[in-house]
Amino acid sequence: MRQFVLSADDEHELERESAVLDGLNESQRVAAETIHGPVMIVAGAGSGKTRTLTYRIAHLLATGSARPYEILALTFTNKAAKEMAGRIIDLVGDEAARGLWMGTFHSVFGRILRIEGHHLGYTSDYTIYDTDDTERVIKQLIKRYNIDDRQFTPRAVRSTISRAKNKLIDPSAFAQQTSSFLDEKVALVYGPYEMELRQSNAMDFDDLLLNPIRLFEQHPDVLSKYQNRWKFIHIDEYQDTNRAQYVVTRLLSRVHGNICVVGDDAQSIYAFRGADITNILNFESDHENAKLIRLEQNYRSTKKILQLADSVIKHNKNQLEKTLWTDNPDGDDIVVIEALSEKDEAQKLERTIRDLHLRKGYSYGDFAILYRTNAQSRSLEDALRRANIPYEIIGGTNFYQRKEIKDAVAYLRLVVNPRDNESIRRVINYPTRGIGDKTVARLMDIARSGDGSLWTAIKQIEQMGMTARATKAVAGFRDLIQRYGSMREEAPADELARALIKETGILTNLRDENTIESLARWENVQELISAIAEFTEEATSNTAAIAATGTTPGTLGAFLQEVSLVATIDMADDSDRLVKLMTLHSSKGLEFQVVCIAGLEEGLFPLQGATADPADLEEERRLLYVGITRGRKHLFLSSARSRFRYGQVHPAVPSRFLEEMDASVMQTETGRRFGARTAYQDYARPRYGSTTIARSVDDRIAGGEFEDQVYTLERVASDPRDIVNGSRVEHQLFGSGKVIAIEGSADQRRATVFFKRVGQKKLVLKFAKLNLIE
DNA sequence: GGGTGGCATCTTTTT
DNA sequence: GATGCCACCC
Repeated sequence: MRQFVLSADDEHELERESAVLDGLNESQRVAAETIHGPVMIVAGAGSGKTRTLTYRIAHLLATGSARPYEILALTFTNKAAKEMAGRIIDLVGDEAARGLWMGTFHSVFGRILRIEGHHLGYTSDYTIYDTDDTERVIKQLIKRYNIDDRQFTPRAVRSTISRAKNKLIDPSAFAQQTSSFLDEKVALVYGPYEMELRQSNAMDFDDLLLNPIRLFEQHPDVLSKYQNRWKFIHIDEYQDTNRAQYVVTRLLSRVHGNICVVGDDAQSIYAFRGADITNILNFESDHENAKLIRLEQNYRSTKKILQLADSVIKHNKNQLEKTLWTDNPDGDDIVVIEALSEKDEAQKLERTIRDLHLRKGYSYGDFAILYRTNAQSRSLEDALRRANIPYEIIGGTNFYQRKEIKDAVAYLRLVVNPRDNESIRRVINYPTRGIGDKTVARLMDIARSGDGSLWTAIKQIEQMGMTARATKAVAGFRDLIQRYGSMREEAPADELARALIKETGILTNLRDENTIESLARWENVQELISAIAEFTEEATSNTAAIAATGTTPGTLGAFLQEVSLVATIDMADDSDRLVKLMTLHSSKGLEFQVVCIAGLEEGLFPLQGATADPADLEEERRLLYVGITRGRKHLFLSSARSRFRYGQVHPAVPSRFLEEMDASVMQTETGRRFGARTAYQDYARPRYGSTTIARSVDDRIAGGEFEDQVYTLERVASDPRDIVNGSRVEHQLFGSGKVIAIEGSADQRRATVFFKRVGQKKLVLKFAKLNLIE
């Protein structure tokens, strides 16, 4: 794709690739070929960790040391699992890999619970409650137990409960060891919360790990079944596993001890979610005969990037000893960009990206902009859109977290599992059908005095002595759910979903509202229906050799459980033409030619409140380390002097992390040596009048400098390939509009566009000459 | 019971 | 700046 003469950099690139293709280095080979006993691979960033794990699994299969169904591989994201699965198939072939289980902890154990959950009193169609559902349940309980308090927010309670669950502390144990005001209050709702989930035949994310432990402890026969089945257990990103994950994999590997974990303690960034770094620190003392292998050669980054990363991480006290080195060239200096505001910052980054794209021929997909909080994406997006640069946001609000989708999904969940109290509360009166707060409150009272299930009360609403009007309304809701529930066995999932959603009136409701937003929501619900159709189709024709995501046959129940566990990062296709925007957390495990880290300011990165406790600050630092080491060739660090937050402009000060960095590999955007003092002076007297590379791009384009190159910024018509779902576009005749769907590919690629003036149109992109607008 | 408008709160990070 | 919550009116 590159249209440019190879530079010295590119030559090295080719070398790197072929080195990787040729196979593994000595340490990696040892790691991959030590198949028996506990193995821990402690590896630095960019050293080919996952690759080593992949090779190890392929090696097991290729040498006949293990049958595919004897191997379990646990990854951090579904995307990682899919990628690993793909490479294994490339190495050993489709047939030899069939039956291998590979996926995230949650999807793999979620699947086991579908099969074995009945031992614990769950049906196989149990519902998975995500964070949002969980917080709604907790909010109810806070109200019910009348323990409302300023700082006692559903979110705080949820995360306290979640942390307790991750540490395997049950409600009664928790009640006995409360140490703070918050803990005491949490103790009051923790028990009822667990009850509520049980009664709803529902599990939260933590239960997906805890219930297997309960299952294995209470049913030794089930445990030994899985112990015998999986003779080789692999865990990627081990530094981010929590107590529960440790216990469950320990149980599974206890008999044979063939457990191989890969991780980098310097990249542990999920302590807030219960990740327990002692898992990796204690692996050796924990497993007898454990073999420790260090991978210290970095294949990814330039020397300067690595040096910078090292200068950051060495400020942390707690870490395993290892020294990263690389054969890669020095590379360019790390550039520190100083901006006036978040808008200015976004514009400077956008220009930087455009500049490198034009000068060095990097594709837009080679760039990533990383930030600490999702809220920062907004200004960056604005700038990229204005500059016509195609981009994609990874993470943020997931499709399945949108309100309209959650509403529709709640109905589907109820058809599968009517005991799901939270879904009942969510949609019993949406769209409005005359069941008000009073009626719902009465139903909840009745439920509580009975078996705790709203559905039990609703099922016999006629006997509950409610007013005729309320009884009729509730009966209507009940009949709807029951009717579809009884059709569930025969009707295909997608048709059932389509008919049900239509009958609920969600779609007409959205269409009648007739605003741009409501029509977009309408479109989203349609998209949900197509997703279900796709899922059922895939499942019936599924010949995939590897159960990458623990896929179960295409039932509605399976669909619902699966979508609760997908992150947007999993869905991101390898669109190499889009600049990627994501949080530093989401960037874990990925790499890019050019990385920009935005918002390096005190209070933002490190975040306010993460500076008081040294342990929190160290985690922030590791997060920065992760970000830096995503970069292969170029790294840009930016900060703004003021930032718009909470609806107000706040002055900002550069991050302390900038001062910790090795200034000998850094320069300012004006090409001066970087140092704390330099930075300060630049802040005091911003030098926007001076010639900066980034700033001059527009002038150089205007001067025709890039005319002979393939990239043009002509505004006649945008490259159809840049038009994606959600793009704002302009048509010569129809005016401006928004792309609400894309179908087909290549010359057949068609976009459904909603135009402000003329409404919806379907256009073949090749001919439509659509122009992307901001 | 349903709908609307004003006000407070909010931003970590996610399977 | 957006979302959610409450109070008030129909």
